[in-house]
Amino acid sequence: MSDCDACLVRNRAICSALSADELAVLSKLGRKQMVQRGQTLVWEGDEALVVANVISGVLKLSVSTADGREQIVGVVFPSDFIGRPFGKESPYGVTALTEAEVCIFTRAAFDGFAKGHPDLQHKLLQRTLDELDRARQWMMLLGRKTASERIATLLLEISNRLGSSNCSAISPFLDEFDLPMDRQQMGDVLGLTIETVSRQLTKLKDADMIALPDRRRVVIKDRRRLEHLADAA
Amino acid sequence: MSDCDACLVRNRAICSALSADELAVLSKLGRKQMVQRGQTLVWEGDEALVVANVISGVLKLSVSTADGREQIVGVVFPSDFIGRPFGKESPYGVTALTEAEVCIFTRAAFDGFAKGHPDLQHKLLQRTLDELDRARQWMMLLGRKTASERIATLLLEISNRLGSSNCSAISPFLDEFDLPMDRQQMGDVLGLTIETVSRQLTKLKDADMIALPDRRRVVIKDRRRLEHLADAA
DNA sequence: AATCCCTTTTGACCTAGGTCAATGTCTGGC
DNA sequence: GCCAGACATTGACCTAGGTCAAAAGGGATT
Repeated sequence: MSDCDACLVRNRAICSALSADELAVLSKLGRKQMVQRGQTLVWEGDEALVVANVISGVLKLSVSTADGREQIVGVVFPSDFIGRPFGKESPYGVTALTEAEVCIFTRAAFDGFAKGHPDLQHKLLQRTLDELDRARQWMMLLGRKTASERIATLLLEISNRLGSSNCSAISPFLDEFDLPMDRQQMGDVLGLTIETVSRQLTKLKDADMIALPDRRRVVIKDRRRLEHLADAA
Repeated sequence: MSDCDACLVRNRAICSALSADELAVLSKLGRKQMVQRGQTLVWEGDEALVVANVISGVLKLSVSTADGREQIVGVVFPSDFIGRPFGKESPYGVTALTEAEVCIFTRAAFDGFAKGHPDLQHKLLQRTLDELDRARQWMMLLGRKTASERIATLLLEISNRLGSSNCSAISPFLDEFDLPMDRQQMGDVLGLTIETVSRQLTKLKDADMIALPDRRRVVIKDRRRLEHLADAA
């Protein structure tokens, strides 16, 4: 791999646990790779042969049933880690929602390296614990929130994740952004149909909480009210 | 703490990463504690001051909204680990579903010990990754499965978890067991109401897939068919 | 064995969100 | 600038599961 020093996520990805020397070793094991929108990096049920860091772009983790229902079980942003180190097949597929750049390793090589680097494993543990907390918050959303609460939560979550993954942003919150997914995919994250997503978005627009200048763009016009709705009060 | 050697979960809990000497040190930091059914060990939103191993019994992890909706985001069985090591407040409460025995540590003491024991952190990482996979499977259930599919999945999951946490069982599957929760709590795990849980259970009974000798007891009479239903085919 | 209390089941009805079917509206290719 | 095809919105209707209310068990206590 070329140049970790210049890496956009050097200080936020798990690599931040490593010294320059260690990083030099790890970088020889992996390579940078572009992933086109819609391209699948890992298939659901396949043996998990690779792990990766996300450098840019957004990817989905998704599960589907025999009869074609799909649920997106995670959305991965720059500096996030992808994959299932230490054995097992991947219980979900990984697919790019936008064009993305990842820093990819074979699982075998990564596992071997991680074995000798407790600091890396520690970072990975913290990241996995955070991811688990996020998954559990989402279980509350899927189990108990109404459609409009779900939409409000998703918009705020994306705003926050994009805001904190994009270092250039000075403000902690991003009040205007492009959705990294289409309406169907929003439905797949939220456990709703595309029609319900669309209807609820127009409701939020009519209530002046958001504006929708075009298909992808969202402007948060009243964050306070949106947060109140999302928190299911 | 008294006697780790005699501990029922010695070989399955994260402690299995430790040598006898290390274990002796760790055991001085913690203590065994009984938890009564309904007793809360950690409150949602409180600073996470303790972590613990479950020795016996079953506990729930739950989140609730301002207006009182509750979602159970995890169910914890013997040998499982409870808590959020390395900082942060607990985003969920921990409450005993049955009388339980836990081996409890202050987070500060545990964190300090873990820092010097990479093998322990490795075990914890694997456990957390497994837990994350389970949480994601549950997101699929909550987002996309029907009521009867959810019930079938829950019964099988409990059967498997109880089966593998109970060493005495020779068979890999447990076809008869006591539910560690009441109907309301089943609803809270599944994102359903108590009435729907009850109705779907009687449907499964009428279809001869299960029997319900009393409130708590479940007999799986046709595992094949139940699995087929659970897999949402 | 009668009483109380709590959990569960059952029934009747309602509604949020799903389904099906048009109708609009971007976007990229020519 | 026009067209094709994909995406998004809107409308009309339907249904799985929620809500509300009543009845039926099941344990404990007397």
